[in-house]
Amino acid sequence: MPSQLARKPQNTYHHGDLRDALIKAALREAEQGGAEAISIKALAKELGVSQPAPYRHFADREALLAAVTAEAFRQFTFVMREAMAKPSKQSKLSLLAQATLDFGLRRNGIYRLMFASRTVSCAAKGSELHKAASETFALVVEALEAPAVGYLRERHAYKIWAALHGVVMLAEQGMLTGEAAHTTREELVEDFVTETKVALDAAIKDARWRDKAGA
Amino acid sequence: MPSQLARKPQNTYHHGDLRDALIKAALREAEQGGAEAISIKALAKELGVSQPAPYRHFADREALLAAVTAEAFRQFTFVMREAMAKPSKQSKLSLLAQATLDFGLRRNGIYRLMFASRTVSCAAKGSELHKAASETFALVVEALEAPAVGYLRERHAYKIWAALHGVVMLAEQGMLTGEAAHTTREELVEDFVTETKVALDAAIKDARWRDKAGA
DNA sequence: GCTCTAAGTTATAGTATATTACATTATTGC
DNA sequence: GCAATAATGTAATATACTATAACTTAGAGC
Repeated sequence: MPSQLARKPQNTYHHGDLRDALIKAALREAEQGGAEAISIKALAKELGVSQPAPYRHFADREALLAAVTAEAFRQFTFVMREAMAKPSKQSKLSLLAQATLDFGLRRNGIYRLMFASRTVSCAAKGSELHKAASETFALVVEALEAPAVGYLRERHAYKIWAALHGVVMLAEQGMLTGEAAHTTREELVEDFVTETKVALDAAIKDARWRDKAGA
Repeated sequence: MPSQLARKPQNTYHHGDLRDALIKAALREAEQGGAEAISIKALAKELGVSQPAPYRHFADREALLAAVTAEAFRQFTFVMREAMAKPSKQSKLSLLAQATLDFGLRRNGIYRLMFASRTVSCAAKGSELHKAASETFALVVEALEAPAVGYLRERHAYKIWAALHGVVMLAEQGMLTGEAAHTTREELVEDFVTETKVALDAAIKDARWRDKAGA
């Protein structure tokens, strides 16, 4: 038994790790219904504590949402990292892209929490949430597998990142399903992946050529 | 005086056009805070009617949100059409793209209502909301100013549409502001516009060439 | 003019957030 | 060890929002 379990209290007055349990349970709720599905009262009941108990750990609902969103980013980063690490014929970027699409659709409630709410933009710069979101983006940059030439890498990371979010959005809206689609989500995503790579390679070559010419 | 005003009742018992007033007022509220900012109770108070009065016009909150979102799509379509109609050196697609970015950031609450909530995906196929959303997309296809060759136009409309949404999303999250950005939103958008045009032109030429070769 | 219906009203139930005052356990300094 | 204190829980309560039920009013059609 790990030592952290040994310290778990047997009495029922103190939960032991209510803060963490709240985040986990809230994430489960949000999976389907998004932020709206998270109810402090319902969570308290589920975990067997009184309604005001959660307020010992979070100032208000917004604070809980921020913590849940941060955890969501960490899980998302983990899933992407796993997908990228898997040995495959496909490029890292392609694996990341398909993983993002999959996550965005399968766990859309959580995805919306991360990318379609104002929680992130309201987060302070040094906050836990801000850090978690930044790490996720860093992974996108990494997936490009390109050398750092000026800000070309970051710029193209923004582009593929934006494009992926857009595809998830449209797919979730039902614009890329049924007979009317004419294009699968996966095709769109692969298109963007290929274009991004071509454009970034070209931009880097161009920059180096100009560098030489200038020197 | 237009006749519609002449029929407006002087007494206070009947509002006159509560349904429409609710939608307009709700849209105003949503402008900043999104769907969460829409409260039936608050709207009723603002319009000087009792709390249950709105339920004479909308089955529940979801129904109101659907109507508001449909109206949002119509306004959005109108704004885009205006932007595209303006005589300019820029292409229609560029004008539409910049208008979308502007709308998405300036009226972000409404934008999220349209593209980042589950309201649309839950809408029935023949519904008012579904129709309004479809017309918006039709305008994107139109903005490409390209002949219909297979579904190439639609496919590229999806792509630019997805990309634009992604840029709005990232920008709203604060990823494209401040010193760390290295790339302005407008630059990203113009990149996507240019790439879309080039890719669509190429795809159409390619398709026609293949057509000739096959004939 | 009478009736029927659309669109209001008051009253009320149910659920959620959040605060206050109080209770219990855990920890820490001595 | 033990008292002071911090951390974490509870009960009671105020406030806000959704939604329904039963009743009321105004205007339209016959």
